[in-house]
Amino acid sequence: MARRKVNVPIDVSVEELCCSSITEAPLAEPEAVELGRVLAALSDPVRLRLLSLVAANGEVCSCDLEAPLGKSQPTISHHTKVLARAGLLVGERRGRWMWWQVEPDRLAAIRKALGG
Amino acid sequence: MARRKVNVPIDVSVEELCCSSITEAPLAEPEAVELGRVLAALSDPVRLRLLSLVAANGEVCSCDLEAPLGKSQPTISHHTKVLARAGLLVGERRGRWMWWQVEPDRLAAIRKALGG
DNA sequence: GCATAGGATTGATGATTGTCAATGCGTGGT
DNA sequence: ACCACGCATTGACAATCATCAATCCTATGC
Repeated sequence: MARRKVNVPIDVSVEELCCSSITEAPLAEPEAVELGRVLAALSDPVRLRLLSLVAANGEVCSCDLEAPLGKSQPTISHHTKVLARAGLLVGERRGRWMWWQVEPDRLAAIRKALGG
Repeated sequence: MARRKVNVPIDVSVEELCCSSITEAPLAEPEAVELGRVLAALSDPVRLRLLSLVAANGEVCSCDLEAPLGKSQPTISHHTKVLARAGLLVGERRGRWMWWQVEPDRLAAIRKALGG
C-alpha cells in the first residue's frame, strides 16, 4: 500500500509565531502579517469545524468531511489546503485517500502569541 | 471634565466563547460562526498591531494611533470599531478624545477556545 | 491497457473587506 | 454664538475570499 507524505508549503514560519506575545510589547509589522495570516485561516466557520472534526477524531479522510460540513468536494479541498498552508493541518496520502491530522504545536504557538 | 462610557454593541456573546474547546469535541455551527467572527477581528495586521499598542500602553487615545500605524483617521476609527464589536477593546470618551483599553478576559477566552 | 474513484486545480461569480476622501456630529474653548 | 478639534459615518473602489461546476491528475482494480 502506497503511503506518501505530502509536503505542503507552509506560509508562516514557526519562528515568527513562537516567541512574541501581543500583550507584552508592540507587535512589529512582519510578525503582525504572519500572525494575521494564521488567524485568517482560523477565522472561517467551516474551517473551524473542519479542524475540530479532525482534532476530535485524531485522523480524518477528506471524503468523510463533505457530509458533516455540508460542502462540496472542491470546497473541502480548498479549506484543507488553507489550513495546511497555515501549518494547522498535516496531510498524508494513502492510496486514493487523503488523511488529515492536526498540528497541536501550531495551535499552542497561536495561543502563546495571543498572550498565553 | 466629561467622562462618558461608550457602550459598543458586542457581536459575540461571551458565553459562546468561554466553555468549548476546538480540540475536545466537534464544534457546532453557531459556536463556529461566533468564534470565527472574533478571530476575523484578529486576523488583520493593522488590528493586531493596534491591539498590541493598546495592551503595551495600558490605555491609548485614538489620536495617538494614526502615526505609529500609518493609517488615516477613518481607517483607525474603523479598526477600533471592529475590535470593540468583537469585545477585544473597550472605549471611553473623555472630552474630545477617545481612550481605548484591552479586554483581557476576551483574549483569554479565545485562547481557551483554541484548546488552551 | 482501460475504467473507476478520490482529490486537486481552474474559472467564474457573488459577497466581504481594507482603505481613504468627503462629510457629519459632539465637545471644548473663546 | 461661533470656531476649532477629534472622532464617527458615508460612499466608492480595489482586493480578497468562499463557493461550486467543470476538468485534470493520480492511484487502484480488473
